[in-house]
Amino acid sequence: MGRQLGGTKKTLAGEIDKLPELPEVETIRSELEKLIPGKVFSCPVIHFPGTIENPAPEDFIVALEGKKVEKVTRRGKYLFINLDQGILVVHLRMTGNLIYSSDGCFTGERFLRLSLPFKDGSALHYADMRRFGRLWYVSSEKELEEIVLKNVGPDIYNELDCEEFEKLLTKREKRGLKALLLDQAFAAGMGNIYTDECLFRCGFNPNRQVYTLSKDERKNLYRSIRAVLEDGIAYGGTSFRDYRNAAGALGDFQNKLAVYNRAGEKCTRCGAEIIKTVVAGRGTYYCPCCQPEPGQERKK
DNA sequence: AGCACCACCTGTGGGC
DNA sequence: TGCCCACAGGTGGTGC
Repeated sequence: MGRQLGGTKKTLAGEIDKLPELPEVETIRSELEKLIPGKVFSCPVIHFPGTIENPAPEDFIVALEGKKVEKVTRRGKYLFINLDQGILVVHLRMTGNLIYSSDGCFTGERFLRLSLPFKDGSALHYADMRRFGRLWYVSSEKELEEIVLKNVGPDIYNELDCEEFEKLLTKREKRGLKALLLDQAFAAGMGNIYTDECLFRCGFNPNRQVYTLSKDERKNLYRSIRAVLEDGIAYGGTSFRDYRNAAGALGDFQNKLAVYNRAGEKCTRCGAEIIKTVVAGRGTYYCPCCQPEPGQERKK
């Protein structure tokens, strides 16, 4: 086969399923925002109790029933369905999938973990092959911070300007760039794929440490993060498909990837061979020429 | 403080 | 052909 598409595979009912990083979660958020505000939850059906992180599954059911959706928001990869009382939180982790169904039906039974029907007959279904994803119900903003977002920093796309970003960097001068960008406590939203793409765009080796970056390079890092996320949002999943009308245009950011999953292929900028290593415990792709090892920057 | 490593899961790809 | 195992990545926990 050709190169494995970045985190893309066919799953339920032949739909394309992308790994949910910030742009995918943002896409889901903006589509859900058009679909569910004003709807009232009826009784949830839990197919796999481990999916419910808080409160206990039986209390989750009681808490959600009768609550009305007001808006859909996000921080990093956490999706918030704000209710007239409390907040429903969703984290898709690796293989989670939220599926809206206007008639409430869902036929891909295999990985269905939770069904959230609305009183009007439509429903939101949560499917998750690997069961890593989690949902929470919290009764207040205070609980949200204490129970869910205790170790989650500001949203790297919506809640940080360049100045604030640089200020956060000064508190992490000793950290490696890739490990830092993946650290959701530093700033929330970057995943493995977008981190590699971002570091390629600014030409920084994943192992380079913050303190080696000049003022200009820090601004460049910020700009590259924004650019790669903007591109991801622009290309990633242009449609949150109604399960009964799975006809939306499909996002195509995989084909824009410059380094991720391209080990052995030629760098699009210089033609050198893309390398794969492990950094911060993750498969890491970079161009050894465009992103020279720390200390070798001048040998370009 | 910062990082390595593991666990949680399950489908897939490559090696033999 | 078919079995086996390493691997994939987000988060949280442990331990150095």
